Amino acid sequence: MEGKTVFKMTPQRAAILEYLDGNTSHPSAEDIYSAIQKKYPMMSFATVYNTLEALKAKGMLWELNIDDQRKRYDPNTKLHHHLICEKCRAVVDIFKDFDLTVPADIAQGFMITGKHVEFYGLCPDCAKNG
Amino acid sequence: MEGKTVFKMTPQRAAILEYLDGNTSHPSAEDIYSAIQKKYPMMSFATVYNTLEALKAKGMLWELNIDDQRKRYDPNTKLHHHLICEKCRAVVDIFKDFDLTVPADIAQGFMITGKHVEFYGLCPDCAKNG
DNA sequence: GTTACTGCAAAGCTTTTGCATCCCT
DNA sequence: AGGGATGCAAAAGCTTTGCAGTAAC
Repeated sequence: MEGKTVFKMTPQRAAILEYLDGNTSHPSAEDIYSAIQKKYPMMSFATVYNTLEALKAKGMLWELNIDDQRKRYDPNTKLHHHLICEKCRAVVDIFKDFDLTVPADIAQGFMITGKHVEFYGLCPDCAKNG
Repeated sequence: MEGKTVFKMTPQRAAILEYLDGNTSHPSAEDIYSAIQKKYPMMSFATVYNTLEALKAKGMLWELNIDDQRKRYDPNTKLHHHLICEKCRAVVDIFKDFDLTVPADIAQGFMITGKHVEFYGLCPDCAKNG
């Protein structure tokens, strides 16, 4: 009656899914749009955002707030963390389950559902060139 | 000769600093602007952003990417982490130094300069009411 | 006296939305 | 057939910028 809706597969969505599958570049909506537009010129931003929203709602996609400028998307929804280059904004996955707990006095009454570790630094290229 | 510029104190900046001092609400630029405008109607957004930028450059302020919608600012620049309510976006500080290291194979050549842990969940109020 | 800061308004970007049409299922 | 999805374009937010005037040092 409510909440659940069907996810209709369309050529546009298939293209987005194909682009995201196994993609570890943590693309922005713009990245996704322009990558797909090369192959499928008939593709609008509204569709990209619509699809990302639908995938997010189904838990098939993470929306990352690791970039100052724009949202980035991660098709890998297995628990993992990130290492971010502060210069070029490259993002590297870290698959390691850090054992972290919130101090009890702070956790009081808070229902904790997730965690995410961000490491910042300079990637090899940026460390070398700047 | 380059880079370093003076930080001129102005009434507007004093008001912003006063508002931020000891503030743990992790306000957005809008929050800061409207709070200060009550006392000092002559205050523009440009000045808020200008001042935040200057403080950030001096390392007196953190810009946080913990909110989907807008940047949040934290006047406490001692290493700490955050617990974020996914519903009302409240942010609680966690002063604990988690001992975290990036797996060696990933850290290769990366110059790591910082880390930040985010815990997600529902704050007591939101857990209760919805 | 310099140099930086201020306010205003316009512009820039990213993201969202309204709507008529289209097409999966 | 019907409920989603699409494309387009406009709008909405947040943040940045240009500029002339002003004030801190």
